[in-house]
Amino acid sequence: MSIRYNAAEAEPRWRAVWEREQIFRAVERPGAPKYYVLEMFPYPSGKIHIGHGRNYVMGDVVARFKRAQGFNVLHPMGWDAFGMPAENAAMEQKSHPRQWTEANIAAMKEQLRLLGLSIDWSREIATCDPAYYVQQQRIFLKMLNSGLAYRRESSVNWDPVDQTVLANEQVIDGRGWRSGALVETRKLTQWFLRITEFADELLDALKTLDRWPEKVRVMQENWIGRSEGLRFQFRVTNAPRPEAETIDVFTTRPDTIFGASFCALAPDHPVSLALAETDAPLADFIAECRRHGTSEAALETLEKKGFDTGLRVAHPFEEGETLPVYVANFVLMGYGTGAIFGCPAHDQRDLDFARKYKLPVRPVVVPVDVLPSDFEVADEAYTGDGRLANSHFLNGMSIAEAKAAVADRMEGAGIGERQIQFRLRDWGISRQRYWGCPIPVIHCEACGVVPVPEKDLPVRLPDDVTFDAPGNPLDRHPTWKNVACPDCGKPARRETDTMDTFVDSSWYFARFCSPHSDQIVDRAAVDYWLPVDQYIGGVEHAILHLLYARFYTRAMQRFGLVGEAEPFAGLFTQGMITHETYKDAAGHWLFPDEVEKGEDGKAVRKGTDEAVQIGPIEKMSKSKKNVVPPEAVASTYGVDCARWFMLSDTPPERDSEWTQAGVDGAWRFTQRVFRIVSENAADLPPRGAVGPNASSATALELRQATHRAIADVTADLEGFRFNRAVARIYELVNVLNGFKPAAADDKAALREALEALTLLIAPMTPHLAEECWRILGGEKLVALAQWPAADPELIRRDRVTIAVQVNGKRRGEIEIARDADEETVRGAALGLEAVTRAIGDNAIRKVVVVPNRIANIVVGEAKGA
RNA sequence: GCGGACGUGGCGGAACCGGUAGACGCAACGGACUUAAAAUCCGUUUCCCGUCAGGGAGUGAGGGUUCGAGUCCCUCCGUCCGCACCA
Repeated sequence: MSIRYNAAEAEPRWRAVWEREQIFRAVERPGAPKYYVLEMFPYPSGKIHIGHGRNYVMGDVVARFKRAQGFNVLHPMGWDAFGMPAENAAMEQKSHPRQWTEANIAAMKEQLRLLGLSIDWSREIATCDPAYYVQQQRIFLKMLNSGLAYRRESSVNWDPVDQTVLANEQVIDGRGWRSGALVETRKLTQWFLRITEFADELLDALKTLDRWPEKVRVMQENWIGRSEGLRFQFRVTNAPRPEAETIDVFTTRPDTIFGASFCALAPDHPVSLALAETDAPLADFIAECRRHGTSEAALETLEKKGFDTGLRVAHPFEEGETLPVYVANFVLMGYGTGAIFGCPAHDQRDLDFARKYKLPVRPVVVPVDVLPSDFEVADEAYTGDGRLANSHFLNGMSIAEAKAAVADRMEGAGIGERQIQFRLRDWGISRQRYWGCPIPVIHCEACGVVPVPEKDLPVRLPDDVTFDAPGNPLDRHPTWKNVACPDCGKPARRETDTMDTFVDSSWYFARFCSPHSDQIVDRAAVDYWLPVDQYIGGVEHAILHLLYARFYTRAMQRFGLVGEAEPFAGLFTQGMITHETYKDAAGHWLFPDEVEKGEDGKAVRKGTDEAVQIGPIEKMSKSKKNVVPPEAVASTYGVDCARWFMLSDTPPERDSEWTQAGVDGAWRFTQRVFRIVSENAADLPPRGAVGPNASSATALELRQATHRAIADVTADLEGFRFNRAVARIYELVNVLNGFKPAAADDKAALREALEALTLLIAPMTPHLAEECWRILGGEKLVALAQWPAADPELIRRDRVTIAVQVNGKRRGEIEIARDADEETVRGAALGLEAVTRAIGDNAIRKVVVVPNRIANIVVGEAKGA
């Protein structure tokens, strides 16, 4: 009869023990090496599915591994609890955002506990808790005082029917997602945080983040987008009104000035707007541009369109030459000056535009090996290197020389200056929504913007709000909105915008260090724990969240709140879990557990013969119902099985598909480990009684396998290669499976191997490991046990197998002493029959020997030929 | 459109620094055990030709560098992520 591991019984039992012993509670121990592991905290959207779990399981493996290595580990969890879904639920289900959110948090917390995560729950925080957001309001006020927070006008997507601002994702084909109304661009006065003040620093410090993925650093670098260029002024020759007498442009290619054939203004450029006042067709064109929303992707994929304003500007160097001025839909007001000059020959966008409006295309940069007279630009702009041509005083110069020459002249003439421009814009944080952190200011007609005094903090969200009317409930809340001015006492009104939820997540990692402090943070605690040693989350946050957090940490450093400028020393971006999708005949999505698959791979609705269509494999999401709840796996297979499966096979940074076959495989593994341990346990020498010895060949082999596994798994966990660690453990288990102890030495070696196996799986399948540890007679808990060390003597291999190639093609292999000299390898290689056959009559030209790796015999044509 | 990544057997993937491609898992097939099934154990499994021996091809496509390329370079194709009010 086989021995079964009853996960459903064992797992809750061990979780109760961990909880009772409070072994995951983090306490600052000055002098002890610390390790702060953090997964990006979840938005409490409802129930979690197994797809959310991967992130936390990876973090938990790191936390448990580092704890075993002797680090004082901080592994906290909290809730990114403000955001739009709570308000959408309020509108659709008549639930209050707070109740909806709190219920979700309670449900999700239970689910996370089920996963067996080694989290210090005493540090739990929720961003919608006034105890959290009061500190966030304090930080905001510090920013306001220091000039890092300010107000200005900016454009938003406006839904005229719902009377609300729309997120870019809520604008679908230019229409509001709920109302279907055509979206307008509207100007609102909004709060901004001056992230651009740190642009250079945020860029430079990327170099120091050597434990971040290269791709994330590159993305941030491009996002910040530092470029050196020239800002200069065009004089308008036929200005109809005073505000249109000059046009300022910014360019990174001043060298191409003689190839300029037009100027283009952003639709909301002040000159465009001024001209539109007396030009109805232009006003219509601008209105049309505004219907395309504010997203960069939408603007850039649009067909390039322009409107000729009739204005002409003088070319700065060509006497008498003028260029037309267009308003163009692809020019962004938010970048540079909101106006450009177009050089079609050397910029693809400008070229498309010029072809459409039949503007001249004059090449001014010519590749060095081409004659200027032969060089033409057809459908593709030339952006490569070359020499200047058709450019008067620039002719013959390199691009760099020409850029400098133009800049010098413009600066000399007082019409331009060199400028460093960033793509990065200041961060607009105003949201016209209820469920967010209130911005703690009061607007007074007499005193202006007045910060809410410290004694009145926090500005709490009122609970008595309704969502039955369009717009922001705070804006129509009479008693909350209307207050006395703290300065002059006259009637004033509260700021009704709330903060972007990205603000909430920009400093929570610091709050976790002292989650119950009545200060923003406790300086001693942040000094001990920060930076986060390992941060784990999805790549989708590679730019915004991580950049905002880096900015906030710098701001907090400026205020003396923290000592570090960089919040995350190590970053890992994990992939999503995917699953097949299913639809019934009517086209409705089905949950995987509503579907049954037959032998032929065809699917039917469970318990019926109704055909189910199997759709593509996609990211697990509630909307497509391709989700698996953790409870379902836990109750039948155990969460360790789910954890093991999530770590197996697929590299952690890649998307991984959840399949029943994979779960079955993981389940077999957990059973197998348990069986090997329990079948052998009784027959082993007592723990610690006999030191492992290697006098028998079988014992030595097992010990070598054990120690290689220890070394490899340690390196793989260290390097975030969980799938490889899993493979190495399978290898050890395969060895153990066939191992029949004979001599006493074998049994001691077997004990060593089983204990090592238990310790190695402990970070990944912690409940199973506790059970095995108990069976093996281990003291205390495996969660508190020390990580095993590999003995270098047992890892070394004395003989190596090296491949022998003839002209790069493998013809055989030789087994030879490690580090054998070249002559020996050469002799052995040439002695192989297959090798001599492959050489045949050819002359040996050279033999390449790479020690312990390969021998390659290079042969030429036949001897004497 | 711009920016970033990825592409290896039937499937997920491994391959450290340019050095035996396919570790490990899944699936499939064959066998053992069993009254039978499940579970378990043993074996085979990149493809093509071949009974074997052996030979040939092969890491999205095409080219290049090298004694040697999955790995480096160029061009192309495909898939995925981000683009500032989703989190």
